[in-house]
Amino acid sequence: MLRLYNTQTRKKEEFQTLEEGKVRMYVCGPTVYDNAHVGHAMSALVFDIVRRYLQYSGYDVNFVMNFTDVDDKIIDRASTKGVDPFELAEGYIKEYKDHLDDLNILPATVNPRATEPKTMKQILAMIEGLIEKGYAYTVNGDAYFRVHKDDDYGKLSGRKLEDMQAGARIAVGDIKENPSDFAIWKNAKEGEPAWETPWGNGRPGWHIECSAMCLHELGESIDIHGGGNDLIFPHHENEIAQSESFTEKPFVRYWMHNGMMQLDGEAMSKSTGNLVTIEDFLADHESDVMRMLVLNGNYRGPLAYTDESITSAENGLKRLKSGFRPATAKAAGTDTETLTAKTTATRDAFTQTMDDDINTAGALGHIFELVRSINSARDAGANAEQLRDAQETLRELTGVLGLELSDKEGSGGADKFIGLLIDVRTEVRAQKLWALSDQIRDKLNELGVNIEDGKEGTSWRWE
RNA sequence: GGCGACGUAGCCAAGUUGGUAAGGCACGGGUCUGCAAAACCUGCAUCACGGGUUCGAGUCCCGUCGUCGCCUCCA
Repeated sequence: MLRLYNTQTRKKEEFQTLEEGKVRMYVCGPTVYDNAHVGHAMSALVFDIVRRYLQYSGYDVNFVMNFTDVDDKIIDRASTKGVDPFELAEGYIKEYKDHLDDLNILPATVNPRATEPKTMKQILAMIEGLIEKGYAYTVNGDAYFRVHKDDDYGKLSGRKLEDMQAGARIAVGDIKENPSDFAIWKNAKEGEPAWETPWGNGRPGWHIECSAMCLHELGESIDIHGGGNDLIFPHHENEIAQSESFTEKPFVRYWMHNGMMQLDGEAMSKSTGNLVTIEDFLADHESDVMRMLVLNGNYRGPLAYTDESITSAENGLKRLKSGFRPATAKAAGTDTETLTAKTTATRDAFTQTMDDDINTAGALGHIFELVRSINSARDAGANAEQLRDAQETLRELTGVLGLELSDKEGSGGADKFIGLLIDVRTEVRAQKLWALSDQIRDKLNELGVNIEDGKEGTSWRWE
């Protein structure tokens, strides 16, 4: 039985879907005004893992991740660069999707955008409905949500309206009825992207578009809504306020929030420039490394991005891959009762651990134990057939976590030539010309080829 | 100031309803090897601190110190 930590109740709760066997899941995607950084990757990976595990558990998952493709920052950035805001957004969306693909993140069922006609229509319908019910009002072409009208405002973040009043800013000449009220529609200035409405031409506020896309794609009530924990307030709080005031139905059953990735002890942030882009990361590391980093921690807690944690993740991956090495050439077979038992135990433990709020670090621990059992059995002489079930299980479980664990490959037809070098080196070793054979080994190693001299001859692989 | 999360070995980190601490990285010893690498075997913590509840607490309660996030755009 899967249990998930619900931000709203601050407790782990049994997971029950609205509709038998089906999960409606919405994750807040990025505002596309700049290159994405590894913090975005962390969030995307966390929810990809959740999604994969739900599917593994037998659920049919309708996974929606949006793109915010119109907002103040996009407009500012486009104006600074002298380009069209829509083209700017389009470019970053394409880049982001490529990154997700590179990171082996399953594509969303649908990626709605704020500016799509279907979304805009929904947004307008919501704003009109909210105005009609008295939850919103218009001023000078803007529309604001009347926070005081919503009795349970603050239930997600645990804030009280009175407490927030003290810190809320009241801009000079603020036209809002109350400082806490937030914009659901912004009047467009000259030359800015705008859509036509009865109260003025403009663009949607940040919060309303998510509510609208969620409603349009998944319905009035959904099972899981996810995002970074920096979105809890005000973004998700406001989404709840708008959605529930409009539909009068409970908006989300389980709120899931991932922790922030830390660089130099601080959260990465576009505004402070404290970040590493996904592009830079992938230029130096294979995508599994990023995923491993995430899997080794708790999705809700902060994740340190350091040279040491990256190295640790890389070495851990090598170890996982070692489990897939084939049986030795002259494997005579051995008693595999222990391995069989370990395989079954690992499968059970994996599910049980993941069921406890997607405990990936714990699940990884079980997988590593299976790896050791496989390697141990291989060393003891287990043949390919005897290793098969355990290795298939290893492949399956690491696959649920989204790890690819693929062998590295050399370029072109290099393998043949390396094979030739190995043969030559074998001759050299037979003649006990150690200095020369070591030189060949070292030089190949520098080229990324790892050589191992074993009992049954020399083997090699790309690393 | 308000709300929240957290503090387990050198580092990352797990720890369902309390019963004497998974796993990974790094490090030491050993097997194997011409040497090495890999793999395997093996060694390495009493859980921030101080109280309390209990037969018994990392695991519940109170306090202290510390770290981080949010309260303005942010995954």
